[in-house]
Amino acid sequence: MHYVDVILPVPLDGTFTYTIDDAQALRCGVGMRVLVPFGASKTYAGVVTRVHDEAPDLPPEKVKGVLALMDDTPVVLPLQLRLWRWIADYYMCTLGDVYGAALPAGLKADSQYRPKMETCVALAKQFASPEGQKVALEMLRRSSKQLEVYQTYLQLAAADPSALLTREALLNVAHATSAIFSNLVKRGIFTTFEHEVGRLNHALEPHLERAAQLSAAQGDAYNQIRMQWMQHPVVLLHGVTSSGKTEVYIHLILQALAEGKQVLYLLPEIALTVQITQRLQRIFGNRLGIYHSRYSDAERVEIWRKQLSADPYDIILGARSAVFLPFQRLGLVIVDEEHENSYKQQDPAPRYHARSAAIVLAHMCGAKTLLGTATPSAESYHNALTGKYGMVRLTTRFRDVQLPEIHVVDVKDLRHRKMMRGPFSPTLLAAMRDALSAGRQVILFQNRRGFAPMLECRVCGWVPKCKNCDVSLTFHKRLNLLTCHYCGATYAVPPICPNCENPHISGRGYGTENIEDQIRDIFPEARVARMDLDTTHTRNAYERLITDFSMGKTDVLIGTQMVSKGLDFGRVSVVGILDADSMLNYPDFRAYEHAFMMMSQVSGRAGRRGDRGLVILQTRSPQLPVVQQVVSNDCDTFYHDLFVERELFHYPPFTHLVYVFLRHKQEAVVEAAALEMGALLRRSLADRVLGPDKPSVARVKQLCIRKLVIKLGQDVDLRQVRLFLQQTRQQLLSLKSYSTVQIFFDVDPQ
DNA sequence: AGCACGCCGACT
DNA sequence: GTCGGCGTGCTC
Repeated sequence: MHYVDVILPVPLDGTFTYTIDDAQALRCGVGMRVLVPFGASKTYAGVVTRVHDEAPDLPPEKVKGVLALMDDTPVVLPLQLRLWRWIADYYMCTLGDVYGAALPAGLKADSQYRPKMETCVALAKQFASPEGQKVALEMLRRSSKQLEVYQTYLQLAAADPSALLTREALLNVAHATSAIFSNLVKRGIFTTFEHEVGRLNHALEPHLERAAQLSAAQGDAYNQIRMQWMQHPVVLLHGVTSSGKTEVYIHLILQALAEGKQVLYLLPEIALTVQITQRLQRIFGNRLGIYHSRYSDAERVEIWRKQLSADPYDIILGARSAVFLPFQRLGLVIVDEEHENSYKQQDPAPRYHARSAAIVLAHMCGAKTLLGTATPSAESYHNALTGKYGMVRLTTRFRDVQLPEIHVVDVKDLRHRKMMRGPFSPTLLAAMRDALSAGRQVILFQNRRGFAPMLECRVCGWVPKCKNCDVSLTFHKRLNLLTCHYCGATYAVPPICPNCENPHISGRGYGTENIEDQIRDIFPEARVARMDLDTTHTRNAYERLITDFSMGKTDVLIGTQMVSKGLDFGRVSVVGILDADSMLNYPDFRAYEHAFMMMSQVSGRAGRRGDRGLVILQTRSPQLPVVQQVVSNDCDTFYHDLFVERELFHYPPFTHLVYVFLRHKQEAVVEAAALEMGALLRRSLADRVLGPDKPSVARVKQLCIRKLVIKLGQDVDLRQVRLFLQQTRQQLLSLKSYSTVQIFFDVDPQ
């Protein structure tokens, strides 16, 4: 008897074994998909990890059979399966979770992939001859619209007899509707047939544009990177904002291509704009494939299949999930904006970090990795300082644009002296006025969307809260709704306080909506746009906001952290950071790191050739060293201070963190389970276990949450700890009272 | 995670 | 007498 072990897209440990008949076993191989029954009524596409003759340790009647073989060549390559296993093991999730994230939905479904079809037009045989055409003309004598379509068809067919003519194209040229066309089909003059077309863009020729020459500084960086790669498989490129890192990447890509290698170029989802994709497309043409969530699933399936084919893209530009694409001869991995925490997948498992996964992938392929950023993550910077990674610095801005001047404004003092105009200091308003009258642009950064982060009854202090989550609701003025930013629930705005029946409910704090309104008031002539999650919901809205701003159709761009993400704008002379404290006071050990990065990144948007940009940084704590380090762009001191503190308090990069989350509907159950989990963990890990604690948002989507923190230093074997954690989880779940508690791990949390 | 089985409350 | 609530257990 033959068997296959398969991975199924379910959050269950291990693989499942099915029987397979002799003929199928002969054709079946690792990485192919098989259709299998699962449970009472489900069928899934399972990925084969092994074909063998060993009966599983189960009563034989429990072993079901494979329903069908879905592929005749592997869809997942052996190397990728190795990466899947690494992720499942390191991030403590199931292989099924990884499978779920790795394959585009079109390859996971039990339905077969459907190619994209076009309806094409042909003349019916009997009307193809000259006599037939006369008959057709006679038939259409009284139907002018149909005659027009018919004659257009003849013209187009005569112009290019070998080309297929689609119905859509014909109707477009003839300015006709499909009703007219269907009459022609009904009368037997035209016939239609379906033609398969690819979804990929083949239109661009390669090498449409030559790569720009590198500047002296860029050329040095390029050479240094290649030198460092001889000793270190991973090199960190620490280049100030606007130093032209992309240009260096382009030359490294060209080099890799010349060596016949493939390249993976990762960017955070949000930074994958038309700006960068078009720039690379102009140089690499149809050798470049783009892979991210704004592409339809069918497109992603086609890219996946193309990468398996004999003619794959040489370069993949993609977001996080592009690390899962099949590569046949990967030689270079670039992780741009490597500090971005969106590389770490947060909620559904697998909670993996794409930077780490990319490094592991590169290692498996014998490829080199380049991490690029203006503000390195603590982890990468530490790895570079300790010699684990190579490091190359690029300290001059491209075309000698100066770094901006950063002016710190003490909001506390100004508020005291009643000089603040809402969230704006006089300094900021004056700088904006100057910039706008000089025809320059302004970016305002406020890391809260909506109008007001919370509403409050001015009489009794009542605050509207979400009924599913333990958070106050954000007021959205445009929608006139209160929304929960955790579960998405919306509520009507109460006309009176439900607690004291007073009508005096007002907003506290400023969101981007509110900032937008006030700026429109203060600068009525300025063209203002807002960029946050609410204004970028559709596929095009985000691109349009960026294009309008970069083309100068907008004067003031107000936004959340989105405005800091690697965008190049030429005419920005003022950047306002409205409320640095919201970042500095964030309840997380990474608050300063994030604040430093975010402020440095957004500041980097200011300035252009021959014109030094100005950043107005508003804060209540101007004396904080972090603020001073942002001002002087003093990375080294910032990281030095950060590392002293992190080492002292046993935080990354000096220890590994694992968070253990427990979730349950009932507070009492999750509380007891968390205490029990803590006790079990401490048996082996002792004081490396902290908590359990209530996280700052202790209930989300009706589930109460508890969190344990585990700090693992150099003295422990991480493999063993992971095993122990999994066992402890199983142990707790096997207790009847805790069997419905959700327990999961977040390894290297962001 | 789904999904079925199974054992107790409010309806025709 | 049934419909349906979600607790419990299983999935090759």
